[in-house]
Amino acid sequence: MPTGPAKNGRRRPTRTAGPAKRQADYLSQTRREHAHEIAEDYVEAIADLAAEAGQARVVGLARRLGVTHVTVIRTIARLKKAGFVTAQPYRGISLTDEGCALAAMCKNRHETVAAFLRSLGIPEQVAEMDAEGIEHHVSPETLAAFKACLRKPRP
Amino acid sequence: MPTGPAKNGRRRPTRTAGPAKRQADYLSQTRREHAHEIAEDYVEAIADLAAEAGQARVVGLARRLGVTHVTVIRTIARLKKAGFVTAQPYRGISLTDEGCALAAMCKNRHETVAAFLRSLGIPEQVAEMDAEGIEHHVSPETLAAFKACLRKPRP
DNA sequence: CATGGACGGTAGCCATGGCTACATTATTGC
DNA sequence: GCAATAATGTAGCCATGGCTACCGTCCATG
Ligand SMILES: [Mn+2]
Ligand SMILES: [Mn+2]
Ligand SMILES: [Mn+2]
Ligand SMILES: [Mn+2]
Repeated sequence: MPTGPAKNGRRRPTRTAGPAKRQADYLSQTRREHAHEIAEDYVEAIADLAAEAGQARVVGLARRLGVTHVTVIRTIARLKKAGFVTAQPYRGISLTDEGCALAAMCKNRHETVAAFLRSLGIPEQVAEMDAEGIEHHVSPETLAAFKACLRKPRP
Repeated sequence: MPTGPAKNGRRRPTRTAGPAKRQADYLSQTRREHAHEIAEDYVEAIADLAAEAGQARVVGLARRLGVTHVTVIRTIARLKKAGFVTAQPYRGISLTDEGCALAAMCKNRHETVAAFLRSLGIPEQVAEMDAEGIEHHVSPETLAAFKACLRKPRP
């Protein structure tokens, strides 16, 4: 029932401007992180496949990412434009230096997050699942804190 | 240089099928979580505004979420269809019972994640920032582990 | 009680990231 | 060598979630 025409003369002058603005910044930042998320998961998968099979190819990526090959092809085109990968039609996909660096960072961060969760007693599979989403929203500060916790485990 | 026609006869028979499938499942699940993410942030914001100002209105949500009022209106339409809110044109936005329950869950989870990060020594603002993204990817198991850590802090 | 300015809504644009259906190219097994 | 098959690519659909530009409502205040 709190719905209806604005009661009480002059709706509050939005004195919530401060906190609201801060929250808006946080959410905007999270949205920016999401835009990066796909790139991160792709370069990580490409690096893995290159290590495992010598070469990353479209179907391999599709299988590993749980999407169709069409989605992979279109995403690769964007990653190419963004400078993370190189690829020619009907050839394998390779990481640029930038892509390689990103993959290394992501791999390290992913493993740290997963290890940290496991250290809290989370079962392997659940930790891996959560890490897949959490990793993209972990700041350097938080990552450092996770690493610190892993170095000195509690008794 | 690992690019070129598939070398070595018969490309590996994709014996990576097991692990790849598992990874694909994790990533698919993360994508599903993302689809829910907006709904979660919206109902949380609506509950906050209702508590603060007596009523959640479009501009208030827009300011708090860091998007334009147009985006809010369209998203609210989807949330309405999904059964989380009720709203009539030019009136405030209210949560359904389901939306209210979701908001309560999200608020609790958000606060737990933020408090956990702060307990690791992460500065207030950074913790709040990270929590805004992490919260949506925390399983019940992990949430419980965070709460357990908060109950018995280390010396 | 009229109206200006804040609020709410519509139209239509764009990018992203899914998909199916169909076409083309490479590789391989015969 | 060649046909079958697997891999890759294209066309075109949809939903989501942003946006600007413009138009309609409402109500607090003069
Ligand atoms: Mn991930
Ligand atoms: Mn959030
Ligand atoms: Mn939140
Ligand atoms: Mn996310």
